[in-house]
Amino acid sequence: MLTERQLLILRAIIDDYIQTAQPVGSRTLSKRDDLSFSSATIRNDMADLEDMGLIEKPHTSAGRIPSEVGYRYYVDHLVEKRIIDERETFRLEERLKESAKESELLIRQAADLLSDLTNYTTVALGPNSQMEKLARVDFMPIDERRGVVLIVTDQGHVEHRTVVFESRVAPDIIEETIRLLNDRLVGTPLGQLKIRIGEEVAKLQLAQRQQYDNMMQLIQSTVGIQTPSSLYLGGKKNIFNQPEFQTIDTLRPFLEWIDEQERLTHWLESLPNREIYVSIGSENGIVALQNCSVITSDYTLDGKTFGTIAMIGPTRMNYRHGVQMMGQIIEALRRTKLEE
Amino acid sequence: MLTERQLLILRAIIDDYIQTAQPVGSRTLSKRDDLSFSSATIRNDMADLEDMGLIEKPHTSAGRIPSEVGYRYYVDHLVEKRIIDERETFRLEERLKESAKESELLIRQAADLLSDLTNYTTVALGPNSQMEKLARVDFMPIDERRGVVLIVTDQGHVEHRTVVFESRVAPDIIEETIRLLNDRLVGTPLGQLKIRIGEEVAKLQLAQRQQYDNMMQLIQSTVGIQTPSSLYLGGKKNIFNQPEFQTIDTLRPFLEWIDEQERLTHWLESLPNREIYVSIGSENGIVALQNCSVITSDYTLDGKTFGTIAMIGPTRMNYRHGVQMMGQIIEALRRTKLEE
DNA sequence: TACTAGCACTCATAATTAACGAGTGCTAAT
DNA sequence: ATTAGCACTCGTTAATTATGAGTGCTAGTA
Repeated sequence: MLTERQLLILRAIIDDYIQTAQPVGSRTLSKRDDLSFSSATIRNDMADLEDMGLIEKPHTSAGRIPSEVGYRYYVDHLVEKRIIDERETFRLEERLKESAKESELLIRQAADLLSDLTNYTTVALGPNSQMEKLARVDFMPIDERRGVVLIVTDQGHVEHRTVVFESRVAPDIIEETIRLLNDRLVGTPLGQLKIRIGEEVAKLQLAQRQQYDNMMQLIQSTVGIQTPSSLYLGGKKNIFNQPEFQTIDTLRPFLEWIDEQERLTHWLESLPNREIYVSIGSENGIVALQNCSVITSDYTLDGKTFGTIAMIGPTRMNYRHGVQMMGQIIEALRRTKLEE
Repeated sequence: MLTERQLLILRAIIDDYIQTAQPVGSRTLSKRDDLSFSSATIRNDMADLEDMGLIEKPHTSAGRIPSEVGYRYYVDHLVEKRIIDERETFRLEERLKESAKESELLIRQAADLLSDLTNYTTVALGPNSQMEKLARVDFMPIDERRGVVLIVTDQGHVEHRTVVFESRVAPDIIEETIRLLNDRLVGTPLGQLKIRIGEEVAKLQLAQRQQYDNMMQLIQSTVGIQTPSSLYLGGKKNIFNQPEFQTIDTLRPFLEWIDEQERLTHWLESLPNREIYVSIGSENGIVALQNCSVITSDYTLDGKTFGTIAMIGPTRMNYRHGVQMMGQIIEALRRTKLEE
């Protein structure tokens, strides 16, 4: 159990260290207005805090820095989540509205806003389109041997793909195939189209059909349509300003990791569904991020669950500000409606 | 005028420096098999080369390093362009074929191959779709108030966009508008759609029409379709292995510059149209790339002019290998046909 | 004349040492 | 329970010294 004063000291150490990135000494602390004790008294308490594992010293004659356990305590006990500053939220809403025409834009804007607000790097992931259901398939001929397949999802997303046939295709064959696809696949989540069509085709014994090759080509093209995951990175260059990332050895793993879109997407998707979650230092289990903390949150848009947004900074990040800004932005997003 | 031996020495210095990134001394050179002169003799020639501005010394007691003028001489006189190794080119063709289904993929693959081959960073730009001409506009309804506009270009590119109308739209109004767009805009380069439609709409005096708002909405959506420039970056992390980019001060400008897609695209587009062009050090005029050299080339695909590809490395780059690999890849691309 | 051996000189780099000072832990006094 | 005082630690910085790779120049040789 921490005494009142120890709590004050812990808090002061972390606040100070967050700002300066330098170990904090007892004398520095005793000069603060909110700590009217002598440096010796503070030293005693610091020794206790160190015994409890909340702070540590880089070496004998340096001040103390918070340990991961210390940050954890700080975040759990001393950071208030969900304090909404109405004026600020309103301002964010206004900025978001400018981009409310397309969800892509909105995601970018949210990520950019959050990184501007905090000076950390942000990653935002849009809705997982693999879960959206097929609402409609259509086809539009370009010339005798080419055309465009279109798919529309229940969320109103559209994707297309050009198909090139081996030979000339009769319009009625195309029409029939499209009808078939609509009959059999509407309502199927995009992620399962390929599996689903296997079953259906097997049932139908299409092999006997005229123009089997062309039909199959059309079908394969349709189920092979890629829905790009809408991932957006904001404020990547902020990392260059962090004192703990001033050497190649620390910078390189971070940059290489963040540039790997695929992995980043999987990571975001694998995060537990929560409102605002803080992962401190090595807690995240990613080697490249062992000196980083991450604040993540799922967000909703116009009430509907939409995606995930994350903020990545050094372990010595400003948790209070970060958590608050994250709260603001997801609240602003919640209140924003897509224009459609 | 350079003597035979001075040429040999210049070449040896550059070859050596390219490999080691260390200033080259006279004794080191005299130990080479192809330079059977005493170090003193070499020193004399080095002094001459320095007077001519081809090499320089970082400080009195170091060896020599090539100057930008020296590299220029080397590239212009000692690097053979267009030496095609048929077997290697064939191998590249094979690898490219795997991705010949879509031009996007092909561009990625070409950039990746080139960066794997050279260990430098590559940037590839696809065709400038602003120059492609509109071949066709079409519309597909989703529900009463929404639908998808499609445009097809003369190169077979397809783009789409969702349109949301203010109110219910009669199918014949849509049909008419689409017909109008096709009549008036087919053949117009995508980059000029907006200007063009202004003129046409003015002529037509649509204002009197029923459902004017919805028609305009459809028209605006169509001409507002963005054609994403297909830019692809390969081997970005190669830069981390270059000894001249081991400090934040050199690394940061490079990474910040390369991450700015927009600027990168403009830069590539602004390059002079040539087959293989080498820009050495500060020649490129870009501050962030003042210590980089760039090998650029336009490339053709299946005979048609297609885009630009660039290779970026430190000024101390392996020009011979770089130029040769660039030659191979554009030759391989020239021989590749898109599957359509 | 063209080349080479030899030598004094230069200067970045690495290693060593010394001075500094921020910070600590402990003890004794209040 | 708190604080003043003091000896001690140890990372950082500056100053000093060696080291050696490389140079330019001169004088000698083929």
